[in-house]
Amino acid sequence: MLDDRKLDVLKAIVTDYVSSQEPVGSRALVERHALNVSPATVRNDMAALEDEGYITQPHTSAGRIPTDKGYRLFVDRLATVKPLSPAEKRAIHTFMHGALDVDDVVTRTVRLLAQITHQVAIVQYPVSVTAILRHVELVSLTSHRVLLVMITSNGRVEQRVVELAEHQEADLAALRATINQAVVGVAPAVAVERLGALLPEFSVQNRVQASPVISAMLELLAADPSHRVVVGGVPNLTRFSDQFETTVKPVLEALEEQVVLLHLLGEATRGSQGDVTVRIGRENSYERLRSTSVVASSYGTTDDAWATLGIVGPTRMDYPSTMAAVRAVARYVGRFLHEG
Amino acid sequence: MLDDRKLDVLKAIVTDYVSSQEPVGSRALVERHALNVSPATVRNDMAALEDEGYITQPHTSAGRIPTDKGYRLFVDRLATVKPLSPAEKRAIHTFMHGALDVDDVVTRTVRLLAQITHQVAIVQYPVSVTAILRHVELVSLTSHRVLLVMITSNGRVEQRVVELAEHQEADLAALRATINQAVVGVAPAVAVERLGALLPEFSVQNRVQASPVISAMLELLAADPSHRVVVGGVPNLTRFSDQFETTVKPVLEALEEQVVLLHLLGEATRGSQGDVTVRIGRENSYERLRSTSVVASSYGTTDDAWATLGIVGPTRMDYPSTMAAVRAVARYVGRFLHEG
DNA sequence: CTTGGCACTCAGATTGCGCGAGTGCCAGTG
DNA sequence: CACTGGCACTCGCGCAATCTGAGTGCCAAG
Repeated sequence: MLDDRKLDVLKAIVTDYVSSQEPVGSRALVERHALNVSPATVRNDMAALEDEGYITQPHTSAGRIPTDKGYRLFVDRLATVKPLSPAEKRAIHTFMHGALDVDDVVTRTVRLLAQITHQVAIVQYPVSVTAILRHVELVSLTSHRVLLVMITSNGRVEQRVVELAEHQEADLAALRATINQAVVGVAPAVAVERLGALLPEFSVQNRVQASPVISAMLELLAADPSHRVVVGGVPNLTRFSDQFETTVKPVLEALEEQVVLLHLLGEATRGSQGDVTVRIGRENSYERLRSTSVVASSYGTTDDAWATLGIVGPTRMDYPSTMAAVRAVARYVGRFLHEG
Repeated sequence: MLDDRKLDVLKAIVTDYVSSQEPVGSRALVERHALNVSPATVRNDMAALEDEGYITQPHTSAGRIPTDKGYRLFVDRLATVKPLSPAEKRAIHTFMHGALDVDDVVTRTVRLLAQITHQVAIVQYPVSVTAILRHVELVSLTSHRVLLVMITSNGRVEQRVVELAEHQEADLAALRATINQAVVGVAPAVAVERLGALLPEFSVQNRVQASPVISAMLELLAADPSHRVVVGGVPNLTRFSDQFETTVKPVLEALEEQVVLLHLLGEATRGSQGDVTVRIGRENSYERLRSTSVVASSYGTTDDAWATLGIVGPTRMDYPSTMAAVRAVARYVGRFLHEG
């Protein structure tokens, strides 16, 4: 049904449309690409492509633009990987050089992604599969309040204020020692069990204080830090000030909702270990983003830190470059987290 | 020069223009406001107001719109406080109810502000003037890395990874004890001095490990946490999709730069203890935001937690409502932080 | 000082028109 | 049978001309 030339034509249409932002006609196509056929022939191919739903006409006397289905075919079978420019490679190194803790890495990554893709970047906090608890600290704030701090081996620090009955410094010290003895050196999942087993061991008197602290710890352990995302490069949206209603507005709304972002990233990378995934237009389940695309990738390794990152932009985007950039950043950050 | 009626006219112009978004003419003015004079009279007043620079004509045959100077006069002398609606008061309570730590308060505040002003909200992290150091923790990550955690009495936790020469757990314990003995219970400013005096006391051998830790602490203490800001309500910008170049784009760009935001807030609240401040158009030093206004207020008390919050929007905004909302939120959050 | 009247201005909407990019179809050709 | 040149047709877009009316400034009268 679709011979090689028709595919070439589709590829040419996508390429030209993405760079010019305007419907592309048969003559322009043969002029700018070495198709070695006449415009008339291209027109026949276009008619076929349109019948199959890969391209469409905005109005009768205009050129063609790709449909979501057209982009999909392009991404799946026609796009060739475009290597990163030296400048982009340099950017990756300069941006990430000297990053210390996880917060820093995430912040830098989101800026980096935004800069080289010229899109809105989203990075999910990595969750460390191999992390173990290093230390639990209890600090008295007032006579009725204690600050609970949990430190894990990958450099994450989680905190929570706990309301408590009147307590003495000595009580805290004992509680701290007991808890640390139980959970330091074990994985979060194991810590949950240990803590559950711990409570009955306290005397009734001490249990009044231990109980709220332990439930707070359980909550912190359950509250997966990878549920947090960071966003950057929002001003890149201004490049699409035409398409305000279809791109700028919906994306701004989506960015405000962490849940939506997590859903988008998760949906995009589901099932595709490690490689770049693209969701085009209506393929995104989030209604408002049906005229935008998400390019995402997981990063890190399954037995180490693992999370996803990606970008959001109009369906009309330069997929080869964007995919290459997302892949490169994901790999680099993955390695960086693993080694550093 | 400006009699009462001229001021009434200016007030009417500002009010109508803000609500209609269109230049307002003399006839519309007398119809919608009880000025008790004819359009011709109003025209004379308008001519005077224009001579003085309070209003201007976009083009010859159009109505008048206020200038920055006109808004300034309106805000200073003409605006009457518009009390919050019951719904808004309810919103304040529901949003803030149940907030626990500082992070949570800031996050909720920014959402709240965005919701009731319908503008982009900015909240600076509060810095506690009376805060004292509660605890310093050192946690071994690898043989060459240590996680430094500083906990202050107001519930803030600051962390930093420190690169270190090879170390033993015992070394760390000693170092931890020494540092805690020196700084726990004192204010950050005092801690800086104590730490400076501490270094010479270490043996040459121990100094290799103490030195990087102490400099990291000094950096953390110097890095004022109030330098962090949180932003929300960005989608509210979509209401101004006309004015894309003058409002949406510059604001998005400013939001990406924490430094700019801090500067804006600081500039706006400088010298005006506790009350709402308005900076209109060109009064803002940041070049790109010369056609937007900032409504800001400090919150908290000088001897307690203290910081600023505010909103950014087009100069053409409903100042009475916005100012009332910013003031109410600032006061509520201030009290909330104080009481706990 | 206020007001009604009046001439004047000019931005924005409306209309009409020609251009040209682009198409679909068809008959001719290798 | 695939490709091509030719041709008639469509129709969005840009441009100029026109019209409308909101709004103004000024003036003379109350």
